[in-house]
Amino acid sequence: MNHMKYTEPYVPPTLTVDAVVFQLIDNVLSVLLIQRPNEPFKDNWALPGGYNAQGETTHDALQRIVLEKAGVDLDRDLDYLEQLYTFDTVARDPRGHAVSVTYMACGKEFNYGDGNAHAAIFPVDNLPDLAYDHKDIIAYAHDRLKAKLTYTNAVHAFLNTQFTLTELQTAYESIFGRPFDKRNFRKKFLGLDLIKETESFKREGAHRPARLYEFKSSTLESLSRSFD
Amino acid sequence: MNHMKYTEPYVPPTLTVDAVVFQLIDNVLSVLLIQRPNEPFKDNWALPGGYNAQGETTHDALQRIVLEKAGVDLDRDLDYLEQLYTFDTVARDPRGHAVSVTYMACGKEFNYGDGNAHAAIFPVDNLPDLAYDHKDIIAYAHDRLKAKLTYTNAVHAFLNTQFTLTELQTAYESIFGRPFDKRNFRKKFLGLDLIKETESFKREGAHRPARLYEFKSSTLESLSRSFD
DNA sequence: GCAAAAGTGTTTGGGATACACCCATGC
DNA sequence: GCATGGGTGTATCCCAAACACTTTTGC
Repeated sequence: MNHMKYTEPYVPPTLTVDAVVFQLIDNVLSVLLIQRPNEPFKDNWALPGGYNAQGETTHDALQRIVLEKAGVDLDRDLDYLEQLYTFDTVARDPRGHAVSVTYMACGKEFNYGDGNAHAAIFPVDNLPDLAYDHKDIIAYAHDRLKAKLTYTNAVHAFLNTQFTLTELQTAYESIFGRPFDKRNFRKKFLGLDLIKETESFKREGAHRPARLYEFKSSTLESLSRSFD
Repeated sequence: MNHMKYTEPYVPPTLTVDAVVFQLIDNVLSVLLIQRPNEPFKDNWALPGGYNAQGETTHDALQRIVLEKAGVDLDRDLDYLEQLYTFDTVARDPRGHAVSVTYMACGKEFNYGDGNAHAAIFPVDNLPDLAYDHKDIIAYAHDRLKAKLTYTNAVHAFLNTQFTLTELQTAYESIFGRPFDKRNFRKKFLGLDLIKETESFKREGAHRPARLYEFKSSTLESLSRSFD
């Protein structure tokens, strides 16, 4: 246990925010990273993140920093944002004690890396070496994402407005890293009353066209029955 | 959105920690509060909490502060500690921007309010007016606690080493605020393989003695099947 | 016609729910 | 013997899991 000295003036730790931004790329769950331009961990890959100033909420700081460092506009381009956990071990930043409030965000195709930002997207299962404890943070986010998909309609964030049932199933399979039975998956998901048929079909390739579906609601909802 | 001025020196927000400490008192879910000795919110009831200094983890700060302000030793007297959420709205503290990392802890009978601490325990359903956004924090903690009881063996924290099935069921009922069917509850809980019979009985009052049970493991575990 | 993905039903087992009576004790 | 809480079993329903063939299209 640590003893605070009341006789000294109060000095707070540095406060930072970090974002785990997920996207499906060719059905592979992937994470947005930046290459650090400065020490510490210069040239290493890291989550987009930075300092949270006084008077700024963590959400505002995140929005500002992710736009600046990775060229991604969280509010405009991403569909789902959730606070994850606050990492606070004293040694996690070699420059001194920094407490990081972490967030998870999910999106479909979005632009990134405008201008001079060194941003890239890596598959979750094939990450480069990462700065700080960012590998742990991504693992934590991935677990939380799986949990969210089992009891909410959060997949919505990964799909186009209209999508086929195969695309939906593939999204689940990519995120969970395991296959689902096609008939059972469809029966269960349709039974949840979250999506509705459209009159459109997706035609591509030499095979039967696939019916397109839409979510009935685009806001986050909890499911009556959970998924696994 | 907030624009950070890079030309000015970086000033972090104040960092605080707050604890929601739960206990069952006569089968009523209750929470530990202190009466604030100073402004702001002087004499109001509030969660035990305080400043987190540089070089101190939030866990260490919480341990120190809860002992000091409420006379409760988290590490020694409480069974379960979990980080909840980080509250960061700029206006939550009238003195200036303070970001609070909140925790939930659970225990059985513990001592509190040693010395000059103005601590007391209030039923969750009958709280006094609370300082800051502490009412929201308690509501958040209560929701999380219910979720935890459905998929982990966290009830453990509220019970004596040996307990009757009725005590176990009553704990669930108190926390969820609704009754459970006695036969189904027993069937389900025994089927989870978390607890074992002892050879002891609890005898009290003019009725059949109740068999005492123990948890097989005292560490937190996830359940194979969930509870509701 | 053939390759490729879309689409579709049934059976089986297990857990969830609903429900009512006997048991052991103290007084 | 009676009041009090402890303890027990069965029937029904619904969901989960396993499993294979037909349909529609482009070429």
